[in-house]
Amino acid sequence: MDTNQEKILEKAQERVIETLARNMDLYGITMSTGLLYGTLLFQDKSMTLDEMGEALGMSKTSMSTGVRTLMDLNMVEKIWKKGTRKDHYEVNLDWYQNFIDLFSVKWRHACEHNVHALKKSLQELRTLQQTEELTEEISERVDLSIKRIENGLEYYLWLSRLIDSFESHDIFQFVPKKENES
Amino acid sequence: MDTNQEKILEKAQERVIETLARNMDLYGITMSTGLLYGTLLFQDKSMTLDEMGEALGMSKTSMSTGVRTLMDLNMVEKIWKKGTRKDHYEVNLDWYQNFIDLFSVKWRHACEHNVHALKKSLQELRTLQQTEELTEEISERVDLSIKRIENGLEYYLWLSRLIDSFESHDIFQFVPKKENES
DNA sequence: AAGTACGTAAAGTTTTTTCTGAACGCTGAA
DNA sequence: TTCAGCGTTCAGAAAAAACTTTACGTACTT
Repeated sequence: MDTNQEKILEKAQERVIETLARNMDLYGITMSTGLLYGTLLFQDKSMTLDEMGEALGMSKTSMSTGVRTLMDLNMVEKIWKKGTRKDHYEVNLDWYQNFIDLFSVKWRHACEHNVHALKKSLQELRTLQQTEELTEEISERVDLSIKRIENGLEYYLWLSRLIDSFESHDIFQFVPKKENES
Repeated sequence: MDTNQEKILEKAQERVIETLARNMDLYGITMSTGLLYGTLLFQDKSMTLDEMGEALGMSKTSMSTGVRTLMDLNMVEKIWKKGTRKDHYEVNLDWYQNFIDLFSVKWRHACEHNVHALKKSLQELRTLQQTEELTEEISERVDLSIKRIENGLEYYLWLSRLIDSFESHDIFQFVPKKENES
């Protein structure tokens, strides 16, 4: 039964697609966009926006925004096809790199913002602590705040180094891509 | 000016609180819950739900759910105070551990789900491939799907090992907590 | 046992996000 | 130049999430 075989195949694909999509909120990706990614994943050809809309039963507009989200994370690439005016897209199959790009894009960004705010406030508080005569009560609160901020700063500097090790791929020295590899 | 000093202090705190909160969507944490975390961070005493609601100008119910979210991620702990019937909460100050717990709770969970789905579909497809007579067209699609799934599986097993290295704290051998530490 | 204080569940409201359909601008073809 | 096909912007509709109010169950107090 040809149809039966196809059903098995598609069911197997759909399970994967749906599961992956459901867990992609960790990447800040919405479920529908996750489904789009999954759909592209099992395509041996690149897809156009119309084909995606067809496959998911959604509007072309949604496909456009979804595909852009995925491109921002380097999970999908635009492909040049001569002879057609439509844009073609296909998945970037290097999941390791996807993971790394995610961290680069999102976590690095947050990390920098946080470090900046922490440093700025830390400096203000240190100045306050040194230049002004503080009541004991205020002084204690300032001290505590400084301690908390220094504590957080230390962590974010660590996180930054961790992200460095992802970006440089040094992490693979520590956690190799394949388990039993020399 | 006592009031002026307090203003400087509070502004410094608020900058940190707001920045941290804003970037906590990476942890799957809503901004208000992030603000709650930040508020607790600069408290040298534990807080009750009522105090939190007071501090943030929000309902006690919201504080209840917010604090639960933070507890699920081990970012906040419930403290026993004798003499009062109210629950008291305070932040867990070990940010490294917070980060690790986040990965344990969320990423590990997603990882396991995905591995499970990938393995199940992989097995189905391998069975299909071996036991049935397939048309060439179907056979190719099955082969491609298997390749994609194996590829993803390899990545998730790596991710799983990465998370292991967080949970076991081995990661700190590779990326030390403090930069210039022997 | 009755009353009070507390945390949380449930239902409803408001706000935010996601999705769609229409309209626009651009590019290549006739 | 005009027209058709494409991706995207924009405004509005639908769906989801966050927040609040009300109500409930439990545990301590009297």
